[in-house]
Amino acid sequence: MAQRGRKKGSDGEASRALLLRIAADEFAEHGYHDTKISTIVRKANVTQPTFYLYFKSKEAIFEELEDLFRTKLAHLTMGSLVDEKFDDYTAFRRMEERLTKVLQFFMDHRSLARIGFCISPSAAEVKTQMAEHIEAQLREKSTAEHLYPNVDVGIVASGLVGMIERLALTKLWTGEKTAPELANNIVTVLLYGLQRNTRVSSIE
Amino acid sequence: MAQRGRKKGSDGEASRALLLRIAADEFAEHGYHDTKISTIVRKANVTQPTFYLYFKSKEAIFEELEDLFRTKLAHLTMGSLVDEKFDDYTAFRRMEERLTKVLQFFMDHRSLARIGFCISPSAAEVKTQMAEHIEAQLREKSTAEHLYPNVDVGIVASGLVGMIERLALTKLWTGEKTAPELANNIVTVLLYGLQRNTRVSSIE
Amino acid sequence: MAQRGRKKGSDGEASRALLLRIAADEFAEHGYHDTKISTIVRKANVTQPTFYLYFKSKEAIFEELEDLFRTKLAHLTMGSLVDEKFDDYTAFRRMEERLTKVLQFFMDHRSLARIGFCISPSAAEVKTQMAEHIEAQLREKSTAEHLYPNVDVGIVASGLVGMIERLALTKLWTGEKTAPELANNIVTVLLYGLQRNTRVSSIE
Amino acid sequence: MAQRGRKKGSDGEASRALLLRIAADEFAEHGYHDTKISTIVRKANVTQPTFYLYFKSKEAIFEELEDLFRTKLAHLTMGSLVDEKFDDYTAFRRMEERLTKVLQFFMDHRSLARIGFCISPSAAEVKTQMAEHIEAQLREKSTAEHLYPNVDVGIVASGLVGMIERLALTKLWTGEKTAPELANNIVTVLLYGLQRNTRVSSIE
DNA sequence: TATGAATGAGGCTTCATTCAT
DNA sequence: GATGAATGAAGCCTCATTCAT
Repeated sequence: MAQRGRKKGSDGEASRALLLRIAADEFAEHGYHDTKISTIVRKANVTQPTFYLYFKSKEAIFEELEDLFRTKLAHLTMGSLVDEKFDDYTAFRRMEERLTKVLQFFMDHRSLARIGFCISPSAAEVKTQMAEHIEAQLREKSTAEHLYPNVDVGIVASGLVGMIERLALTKLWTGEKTAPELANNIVTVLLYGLQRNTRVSSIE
Repeated sequence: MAQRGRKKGSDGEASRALLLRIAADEFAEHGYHDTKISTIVRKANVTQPTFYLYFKSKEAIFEELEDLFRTKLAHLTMGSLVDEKFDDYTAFRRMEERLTKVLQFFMDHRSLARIGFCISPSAAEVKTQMAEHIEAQLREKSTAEHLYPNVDVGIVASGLVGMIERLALTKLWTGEKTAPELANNIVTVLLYGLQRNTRVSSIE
Repeated sequence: MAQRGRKKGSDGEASRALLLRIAADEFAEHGYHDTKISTIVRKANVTQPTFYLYFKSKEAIFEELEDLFRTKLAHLTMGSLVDEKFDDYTAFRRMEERLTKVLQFFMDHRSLARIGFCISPSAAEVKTQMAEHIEAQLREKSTAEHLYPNVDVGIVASGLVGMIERLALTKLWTGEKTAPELANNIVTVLLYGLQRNTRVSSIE
Repeated sequence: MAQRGRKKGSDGEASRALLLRIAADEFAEHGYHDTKISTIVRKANVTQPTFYLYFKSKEAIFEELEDLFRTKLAHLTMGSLVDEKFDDYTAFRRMEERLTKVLQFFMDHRSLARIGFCISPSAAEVKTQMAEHIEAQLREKSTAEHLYPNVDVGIVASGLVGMIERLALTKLWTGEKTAPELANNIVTVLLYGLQRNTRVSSIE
């Protein structure tokens, strides 16, 4: 209401949103350099000056998309943290849930995710933070005491982020697998490893 | 003398090699678009036409670097296959060895690896092939019968490739970890999972 | 108002036309290779990117000029064919008329004609077609039965095209002769030859 | 003897001649601008500096070829003038002979002729001179008094040059007609015109 | 006589961006 | 809010030509 209640209706807000959406798709598909402003505006049926009415520059709109991704992702994480009531769940189940959420979010915001998680230079930082997040969780006392000691948690965390990215790219966005399937597989491997019969009764 | 019996030589071969090396570093650091021929030649202390004496175009030199990476990587893999005598080794140990080799190769040819494995559009294909390779190995009868049945081998293989990429980026090329360390950690997790006490005596 | 009902107009159409006209003159005078885009735009008082606003490339504008020439020439020929009512005229008189028209057209569109008839690689084809056209006319029954049998009509037709080109170059475009004068002379020679007393009264 | 009697025999003279011949063919086929020194030397199996050992520049070798053409053509014409004993021949028969010689010369020195008569900027001058030559002959008293007075001799001469060029291009160099055939046809038309039986009472 | 290696000069083209309306 | 027209800046590439051997 407050947000959208603009004066009339020649509707600059709509143009802006349209440009943003198209730009997201273009950046996601072609990368930063191979995305041309001229293409974006053509697909949006507006002219180039109109673009600059809403965005300061090509870089600016790209950054806006990065920020959008980061913001949404942050909300997601925060949301997760609130759910922290499930204490009866093991840490790994919680992780599976979070992973599902993240992957579902990637699925629901494909272009944004490709930009903010794969394409953008700032993706490096995002992924680093995500790895740190995961690492921190794995180090949490309640979790850590159950961990096999011979693995470097930092390596696992970072590797997990790599798995997420690659699986999004090759299994999720191709439609081959769903977010829950992927999350479950990832967590299962992380928990038990691949080797059959190695575990006895298991916790679970 | 040893090389090619040239008389003396202001040595074009050297210029070419120099350009190739500098280009590799530039592409690796800045990506394709932000790498300028003008920068490459300036760093090589030659003029632009000299560049075109040895390479047909910017795209051509990039492709040459891609190919170089692919060729070296292929040699590596082939070399590995020869070692296949170690039958007493479990498949996972062999995998650890291979992983070590690959990561060590990434370490020894950092720029090339960044180009061929991360930056280039063809990297997608390289990674897909690598994943297929891994998947095939995991499916090999001798290996497969030991596998925990609840995981999708395709997902694991693809995820593993993602881990490799990310760990190269964040741990290997930063100097934080060595190739054997990473390989060992990866394989260990894959084998046993993270959870302590889940395994009893274990195989090896 | 008359043109296209534009509001006002710094008028891109005009810029385009200007560039096209200047390009025609430049190509006509200096040929394809010695015509530089930089010269064209300087003479048109615009910058180089403006050129590319209206034409895809140097080659493209050249081809546009070629096409323009061919189109106009085709119209001319078609127009002539419509006039075919003059049955009382001898075929040679009709040919004189057509020749006059063609030469007048060359005169009115000097640069275009130089490009499309002399400079362009496609000029070869244009001239071949024109020769075939002429040859066909000479072979038309009504005409052919009056022809002196010892000459190869193909040679005459091709030679006639050569005469047209050369006379345009040396007599028409220099202002030395007019289109009708040239046409009349050409046809007269073709009809009667140079030798006096070979014909008696003749029409003329 | 004097000409070719160079000191030894690593045979620079041969290289020079080879380059000249290849250059002639290249220029003839592709024109001045689309002929690259690099192509010439490659076809001659020498290096670029070798080229500059024998020719000052691209322009210089082109001019040398122009000159070669002009010189040979001049010899031809001079030779013709010597034959001027045939007084019993009509002027037209003498013209046919000369034409044959010129066309035969064009045939024997195809590349040279294409360069000197069609491609080179100086071809304009050559053709002008040839036209003046022809015009002068046509104006010679003995000839002129037989001429039909209604035609402009300048036009005829210039047109004839155009015929020669075009017929060389389309009939001679294609192998469709021989030099004598062409010469005979040209002169016949020029003499009698195309119209059958015109010399008698005239037809129409 | 001949060459491997290198370059000065200059052309074409593209893009993000802005001005004036 | 929107546009038609235009541009500054910069990159890629090619060619004839020369240096040092």
